[in-house]
Amino acid sequence: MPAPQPYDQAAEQEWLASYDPHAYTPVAVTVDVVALTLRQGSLHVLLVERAAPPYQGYWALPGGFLRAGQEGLAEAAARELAEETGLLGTADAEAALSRVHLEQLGSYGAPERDPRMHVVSVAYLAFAPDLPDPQAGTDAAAAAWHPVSSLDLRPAAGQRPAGAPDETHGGGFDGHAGGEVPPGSDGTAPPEPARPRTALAFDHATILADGLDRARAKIEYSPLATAFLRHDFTIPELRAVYEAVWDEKLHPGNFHRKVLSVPGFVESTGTTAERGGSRGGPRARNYRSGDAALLHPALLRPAHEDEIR
Amino acid sequence: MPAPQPYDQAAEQEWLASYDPHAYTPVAVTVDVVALTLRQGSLHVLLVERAAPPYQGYWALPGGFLRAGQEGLAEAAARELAEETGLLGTADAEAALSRVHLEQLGSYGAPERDPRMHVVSVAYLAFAPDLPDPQAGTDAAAAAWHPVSSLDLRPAAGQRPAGAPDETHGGGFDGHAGGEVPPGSDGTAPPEPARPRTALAFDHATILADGLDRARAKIEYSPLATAFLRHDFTIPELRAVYEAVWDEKLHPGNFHRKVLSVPGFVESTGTTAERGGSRGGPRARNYRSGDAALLHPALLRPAHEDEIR
DNA sequence: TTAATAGTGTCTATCAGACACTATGGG
DNA sequence: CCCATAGTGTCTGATAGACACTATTAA
Repeated sequence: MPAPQPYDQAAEQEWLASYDPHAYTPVAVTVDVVALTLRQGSLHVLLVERAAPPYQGYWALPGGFLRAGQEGLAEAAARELAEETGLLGTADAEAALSRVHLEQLGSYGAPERDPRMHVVSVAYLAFAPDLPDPQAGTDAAAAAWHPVSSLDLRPAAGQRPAGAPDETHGGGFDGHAGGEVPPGSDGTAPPEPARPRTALAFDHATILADGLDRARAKIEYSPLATAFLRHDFTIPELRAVYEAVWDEKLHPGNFHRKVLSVPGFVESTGTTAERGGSRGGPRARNYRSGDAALLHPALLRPAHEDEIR
Repeated sequence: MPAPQPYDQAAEQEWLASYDPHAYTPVAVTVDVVALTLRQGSLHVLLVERAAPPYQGYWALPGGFLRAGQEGLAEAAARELAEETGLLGTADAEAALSRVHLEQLGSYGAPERDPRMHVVSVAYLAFAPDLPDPQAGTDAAAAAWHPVSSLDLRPAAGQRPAGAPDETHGGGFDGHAGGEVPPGSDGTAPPEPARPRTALAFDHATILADGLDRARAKIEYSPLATAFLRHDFTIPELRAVYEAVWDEKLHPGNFHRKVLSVPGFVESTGTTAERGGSRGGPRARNYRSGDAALLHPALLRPAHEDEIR
């Protein structure tokens, strides 16, 4: 096959011009991270408080500009995650970061999603074991883990006008928005006293909702639920991950048998947990993540008829 | 909730500067489309021949620059698909385009993926019914549907250097690259006379491979296989779609029963096809796409043990 | 007439989920 | 002691896939 032509500036100018003169209008590229972890048994997301306008004082996903010519998208996401949260420096924190799973979630590029200029944001999704409290980066007023249930996941007003929604169904298998029904209210529970939910900056509520959908689907087919746990874990701890992410109670006995029946999902360490359950019971056996990259058969979520169409 | 602050140029400068001075280095954003269709029973992808360096004379995915401030990502993808292929203008072609399914595939942003500058490409995946032969746009020497099996899906040399691969597993459930085993050779078939496969420009082989993986996974859980067919279709025609995309022979009887057992997948039109099979047989009944957005239960691919891990 | 094909019936192995049961250990 | 919990056994209904069979139509 012929070798690619070397760089030719004149040809580039001609090529660019032949496309569209507007190609020279600047577009900014940022990388945002939906970092999920489990704290006290519930799903939390890492947020930073914006120190400058627009959306000053709002909480937002950690992120920042792609360093042009210097890094790829996944590299930028890993850098932002480490940098914006202060989860860097100590050997302990770096070891924790090395266990974080990072995958691309999708890109968001509606022209009006940032009031200053057209910004295309490439979102990444991270699964992390329980991490220490973060330190705010230089550009953020604060950084903290927020319970997902405390956030308003409806698209912010003014975002995603009709006619220009970005398709981001990639990998998501249910069409529901994830934020339309607040986690914790499943229709049968008594109506909670309406506690105000925190609104997010830009279209980050939409990105977070997409990330949650992805996470819920991902742990069905991949062993990534173990990414929320430390090296050794018990089956009940793994079940707690599924219950937190899906917001569903699972049958302990059936879950146990199903996990062990999937080849390569977990492997026994031969040890047992130090203590039994919080309210008594036998000590559970310890397991570590197996070598399977995909679960077969999958651990499917309980079907809800109203989510099919 | 407080209203967003109005535009404030001074604050923006400060905000940008606080991130990183390199943020001002330009990054270009393009949108590329993996458009798949069925022709003569096999899967084809739309490609354009590059008229200018780099990769002059190579075939590439149709795409182009995002029009900053004017359009969202999905809009740009739809525009490129229409524009670069001449599939616009006639009422017939526009009707065909309106039936095309478009979804975001992923973004590719390794610094060296384009030799001229750092280009972040947002890839879209399109499923289309059999479309007419395309017309090349102004910037392409030619445009044509290529059989997927005639293409070299291995990453091009020099692309994706170790250490900076972009994670694009989103929605893909099998970890295999899709191009490592050429479609049509399943290990049992006799070795074909090695016909040279067409190499693609940039990292488009990787993008195409990811798109094929996504397509193969997507038709398991969604009724999108019908997007490859015209309004009315028969179950054997639908089966041909699955067989082409998965490159697997399926059991006609079991497939028929399974499709009809999934609520909302297809609904009967009451009519029957004009002709029987190409080599005889009864006339099949016609169906149209149902109202389900997700297939439950799913039409899972036949399991191959070697793809699990 | 022949052979390929549409569509249905039936059997079996597997799996998801419900339920029951025991054994263990914290409060 | 009490009771929540870990883990196992067993049953039932749904499903995937193999195979058999008929009815229909192009060549």
